[in-house]
Amino acid sequence: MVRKALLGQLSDLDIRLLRVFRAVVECGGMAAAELELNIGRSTISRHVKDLETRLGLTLCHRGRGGFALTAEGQAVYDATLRLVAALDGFRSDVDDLHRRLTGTLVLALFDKTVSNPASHLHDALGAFHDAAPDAAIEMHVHGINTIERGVLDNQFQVGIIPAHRPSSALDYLPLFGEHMDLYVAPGHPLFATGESDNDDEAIRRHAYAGLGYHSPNMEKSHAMRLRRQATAYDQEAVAILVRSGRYLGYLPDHYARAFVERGQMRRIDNPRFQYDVEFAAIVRHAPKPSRMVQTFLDSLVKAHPQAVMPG
Amino acid sequence: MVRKALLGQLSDLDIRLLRVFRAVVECGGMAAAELELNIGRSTISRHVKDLETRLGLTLCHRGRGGFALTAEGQAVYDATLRLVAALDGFRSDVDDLHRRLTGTLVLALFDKTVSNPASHLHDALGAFHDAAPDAAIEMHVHGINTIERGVLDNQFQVGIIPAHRPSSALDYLPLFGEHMDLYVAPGHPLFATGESDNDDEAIRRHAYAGLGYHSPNMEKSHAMRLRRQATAYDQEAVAILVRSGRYLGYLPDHYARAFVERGQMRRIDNPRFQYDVEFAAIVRHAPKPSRMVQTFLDSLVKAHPQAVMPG
DNA sequence: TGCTAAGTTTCATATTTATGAAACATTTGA
DNA sequence: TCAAATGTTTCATAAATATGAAACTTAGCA
Repeated sequence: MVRKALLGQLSDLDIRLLRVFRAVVECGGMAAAELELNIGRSTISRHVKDLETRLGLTLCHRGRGGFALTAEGQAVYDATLRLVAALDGFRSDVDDLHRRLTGTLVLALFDKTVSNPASHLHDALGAFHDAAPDAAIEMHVHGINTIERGVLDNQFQVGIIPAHRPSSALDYLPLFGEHMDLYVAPGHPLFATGESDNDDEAIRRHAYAGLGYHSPNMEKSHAMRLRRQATAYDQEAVAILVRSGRYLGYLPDHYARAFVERGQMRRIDNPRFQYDVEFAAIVRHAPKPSRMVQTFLDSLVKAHPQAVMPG
Repeated sequence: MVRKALLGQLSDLDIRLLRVFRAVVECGGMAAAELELNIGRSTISRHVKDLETRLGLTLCHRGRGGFALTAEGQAVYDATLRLVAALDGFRSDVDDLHRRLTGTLVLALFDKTVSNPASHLHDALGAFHDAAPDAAIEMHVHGINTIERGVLDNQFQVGIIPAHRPSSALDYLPLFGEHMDLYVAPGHPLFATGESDNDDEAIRRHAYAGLGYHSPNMEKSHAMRLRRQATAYDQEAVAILVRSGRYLGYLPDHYARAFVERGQMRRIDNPRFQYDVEFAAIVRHAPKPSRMVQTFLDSLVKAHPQAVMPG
């Protein structure tokens, strides 16, 4: 039976075709997929056609009239996502093997910490290098959720994030603090004068730009009932939104200082609207960190003597 | 970085190498894997070598001295099993799509039912064909566990098995009965005379050949405290064991009749040791069967009017 | 010590796959 | 109605992959 013979060939060679198909679906057509895949439309067309032949299914209707998945195409697309996830899982497993073998420290940290005077991360890395000169270091910058997920998934061995809602699957190591204040920029009604800084209701009246994921930023803005009208997923984006003169927003003092010195931002001097963040290193609770990772954690602690060890 | 470039290529082409590697591991070396893979040892050697190069890992030690996985090799082997399972899952999904699309009835049944006069399965299939002439039929014969698992996994749409321990994930449709008796063959001490058939202890004194998986056979033999000294996984194997003249064993009367008529077996005439089995069609509880499958189930019911519908 | 078994490496060949160019088909929108 | 956009098919070429044969290496066993 021809179908079975063709299906028998599936999986060793057709994954590339499946990846092409997935790109076509996600781009909504072959023309757009050309940019994504960086191969010609005729090649893409042939790959999708070949995949249809191999699977014995019509996956989509496409042409000048537009692109639409068939019901079978949708099912194959869904199955492809699961398969690609498994492939990524395999790759991740092998990556992890390598890290364990080659002694690579994989670190993910939150953005905009380099300018924080309380952060001695650079000292910790220096000490770690002295302790383990042969170890390689891989450093990533991501948002809080990505870092947490990545630590849990073994993509990162250590994460450094502003501590917020804790998870029992993670261990936290407090490191340094960060002071957060509300800022405004020229063009904002509150910029010109400081008289209303102490007027809580006046502050609440204005549009606020805040982070769109769970974080100390979100917690505080909810607590202070600030009216979020712009959502950002990066502090750089918050800074840009503040700079627009239409929003107030929280920024770390050390980060905002450069803007203040240039007259590009002004701090809202109201102690009720300020908050402090504690940055912590996170590792998976189980399995316990390797010796190399523990060496780095020790370096972190030594570099931040003021931090309070948790109970 | 070379490693990343190579790893980037992983998964579209290397799966065949991973399959080869898996076969080598499971065969305990390349020589034995030749038979399994049906390719030459030099090709196998090169594939494993290529895989090691691509992954940047030494997977095994092999040669005249023997075969042994490294720790990394074991991890890659484990990861490969997960990957292959995902590939099989994909294929299974596509297969299921096909069945839904082409109107294929996929049926799995227990062996040795064709000779049972109470079974009107052939009539049901005829009626089904009349009702759905374009539907294709795929028929499998397996043991009870395989059928149950296959129905749950969507490999089979309908299973027909002797009902035993029920599962809430399955719906049961009683169809027909089967009478089971103990049999012995020439050469067995109980074959020559029937006087001791009614002597329960005499029967228990003899070695018994029974099925090695949960089934009415296992339930009854446990209840009657028969001493199982040979384990089979198919009734044909039980028949062979009985024919050896060393064991008594349960067989369906309709199946054993041919042997009895040839003087090759004798029934143990003891009502306490007899039992009846009820065959039932099983389908997954959810999702509900398709119209085509329901059509077949209706045909089954019409073909077995004596069966009792469950409460 | 020498033979055998298991595995490695190189060479040559065949097959498969990928790709862009060019020409064509269909549908939509101006 | 015609041009443009999207996709299809064929051709020619290049690259990648798979394979067995042959020669070689290493280790174990008689």
